[in-house]
Amino acid sequence: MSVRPTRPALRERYDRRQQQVVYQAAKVFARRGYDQTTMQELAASMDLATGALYHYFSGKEELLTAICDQLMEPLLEQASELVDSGDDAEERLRSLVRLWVCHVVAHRDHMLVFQQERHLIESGERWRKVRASRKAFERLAAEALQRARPRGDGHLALLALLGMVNHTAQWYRPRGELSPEAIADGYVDLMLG
Amino acid sequence: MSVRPTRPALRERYDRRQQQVVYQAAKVFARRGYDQTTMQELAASMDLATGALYHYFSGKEELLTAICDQLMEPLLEQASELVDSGDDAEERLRSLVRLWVCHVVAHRDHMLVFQQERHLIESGERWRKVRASRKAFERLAAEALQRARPRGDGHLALLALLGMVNHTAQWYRPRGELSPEAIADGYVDLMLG
DNA sequence: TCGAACTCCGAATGATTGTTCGGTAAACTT
DNA sequence: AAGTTTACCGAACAATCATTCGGAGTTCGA
Repeated sequence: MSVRPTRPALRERYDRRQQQVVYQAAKVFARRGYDQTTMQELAASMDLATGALYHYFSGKEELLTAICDQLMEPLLEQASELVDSGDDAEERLRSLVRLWVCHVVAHRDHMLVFQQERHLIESGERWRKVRASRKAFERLAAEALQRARPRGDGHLALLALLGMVNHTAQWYRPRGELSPEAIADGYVDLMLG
Repeated sequence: MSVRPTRPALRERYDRRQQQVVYQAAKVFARRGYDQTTMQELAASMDLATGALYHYFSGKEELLTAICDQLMEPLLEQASELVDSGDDAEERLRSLVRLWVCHVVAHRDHMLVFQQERHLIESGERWRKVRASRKAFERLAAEALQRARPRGDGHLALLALLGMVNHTAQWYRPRGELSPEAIADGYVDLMLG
């Protein structure tokens, strides 16, 4: 069972290692799939013994929770800050979409796992918080979109925007010609005609 | 091992039952996930014994292949026919997107499974045909989009369109207020400004 | 430097589950 | 109606894999 050190001096190292495990797990889960990846494979990919993983997480599913939290929490936090900025509606939308796309491509593996395991996340008490974060973010996006684009079907437009941005994780490659910002601007241009 | 009847009179029943199994598998896989669904669960959901599934499919993975084939083949076929129609560029794009959205919502479960198991499909000899179908359809969509929208970043626009249409499977509900055609038109309107 | 806390090891285990297979009843053919 | 093929049963098997746990080496605090 995972136990965080009581000694303050050791917590930092523990937390750092824990984050590393999450990132590696996201990487491997994204490529091989969550269920197809065995704990022994995952451990081996970090040069760890199987049991070592349980020093940081109480089980496989908690690893998945950590991946989703690591994905949603910073996004929601940064997005909330943006909303308070004083730009005009279009600029606020553009800023939000840029932040969003940047976040998606910076956490591509997290996103792919998140999407792959959608059916798990959609139901079950365990995922309540993750669902709430996603919902909250979608609300922010809906608001920004509505203000920048008062006419037309706001509902469908939001769903379309969600689709294109989230889909970015599936094709974006760091060596590609388009920067995250350029991609975001392209999306916003589509939304605003 | 699955053995298709040699007697012609029995093939029809066999094929029909096989299709039923595929549809049920898509339904259950979409909700519970491919790996989380056991063959015994799947069989039970059809009031069948476990072994009966192997009368129609040689294994679990072949079931997944069948789901993907059942999804992609008719779509590609119908889309290919559309391309030859004589409408002008915008109408052809609209027809294609309508067909596409209708197909996605009519095969929602298939789509969800297809997306969930993307990591499996992306690699492995077994999935070559499925990947080829998807690629071919995307090429048709790219062409239709390019003709209807000669200016702007065609590449990004295609990716955006792919994203929003495929994402439709994740939120569409039959009882919703928007018809598949209305959704498709909304998407096309976004693409054409 | 000593003891406690920490990090990790890796074999064993217990549960799960895809697949097999011998058998039974029904359907079809002639 | 006898014989053959088809459809399905469901218990058993073999393999996989998440998790446990006793211990060994290391780091920290005093």
